[in-house]
Amino acid sequence: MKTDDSLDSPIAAICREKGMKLTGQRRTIAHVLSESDDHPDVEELYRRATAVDPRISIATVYRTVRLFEEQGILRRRDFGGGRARYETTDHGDHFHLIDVDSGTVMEFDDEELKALLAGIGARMGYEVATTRLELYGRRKKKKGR
Amino acid sequence: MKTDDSLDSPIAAICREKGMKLTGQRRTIAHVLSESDDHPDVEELYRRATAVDPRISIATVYRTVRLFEEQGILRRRDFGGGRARYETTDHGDHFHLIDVDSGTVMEFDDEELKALLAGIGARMGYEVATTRLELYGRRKKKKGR
DNA sequence: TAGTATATGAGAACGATTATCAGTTGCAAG
DNA sequence: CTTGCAACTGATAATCGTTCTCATATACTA
Ligand SMILES: [Zn+2]
Ligand SMILES: [Zn+2]
Ligand SMILES: [Zn+2]
Ligand SMILES: [Zn+2]
Repeated sequence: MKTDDSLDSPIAAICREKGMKLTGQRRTIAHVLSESDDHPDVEELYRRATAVDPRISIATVYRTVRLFEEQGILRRRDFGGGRARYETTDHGDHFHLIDVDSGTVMEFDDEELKALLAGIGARMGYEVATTRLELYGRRKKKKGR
Repeated sequence: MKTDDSLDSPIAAICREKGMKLTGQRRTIAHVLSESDDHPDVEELYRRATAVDPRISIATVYRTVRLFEEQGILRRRDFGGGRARYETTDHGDHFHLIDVDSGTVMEFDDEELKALLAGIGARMGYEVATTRLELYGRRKKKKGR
């Protein structure tokens, strides 16, 4: 496998730091992930990766996203529809609002919300470890005047 | 199929009102659901139903929960783990807190939380139709004193 | 009680994901 | 630079929850 330096990426650097073997396929998938700012599923990642290098099988994409998730590089999301979606963890902690008509996924964050959720958990005697929160809605019509 | 009146239930009554054919299997599943106050998956419902009447196949349980969901009798939940969980809609609108150690599912509700979520959606230009919210946490140790 | 539309049981089919395994490759040591 | 081997990959089978198929059975109406 030729080594194409143009495929280097922040995620590839993390792989090296962690001592993970950096194969051509892994470098390409890391590159694709590094320049993605959305929430692709495995099929979509497969499409983007094979567009760069067709010598990648879907099995390897599945293996790689699992590996990257275990290594804390990727976060797995489930917005319904039966397929896992992925985003890099460096996007930070946030929630999602999904437009039910278009499927568009938007991100938001809110400190008051986080505090409220932690407080509810605490009141029930729990330390909240993970929150899964998605809002599904439709675009509001402009209010007439 | 013999008609066992002891299996009548509020959900069976709803079926009758809606003009749905009330088969023996459906009556049994409705009975089991009416007296369940947890979040069983299809396997568990199948166990509970066949304990009452073994002449029920898992296919019919799948069909029935789907039908009941379409009819607004059941609400489908997904707490991870890959299998759908069900609860009757008459439990009302609420959220869930899952004990990650035991798997126990607890329910909670909070008006301030609902208002905050609706406000966040509105600020983003959306009318929130559905909210999916689950807290995953571990029991807090009692604070020493 | 008979007729018909609908439901059921058993198992095949499905779709996303994981496992298997023979062949390939990154990488480190010589 | 070669070599050696553990780790990786591609192709495809297996898995798992769920839905579909179809021949048979049943509830409800008249
Ligand atoms: Zn690119
Ligand atoms: Zn996101
Ligand atoms: Zn009972
Ligand atoms: Zn509930």
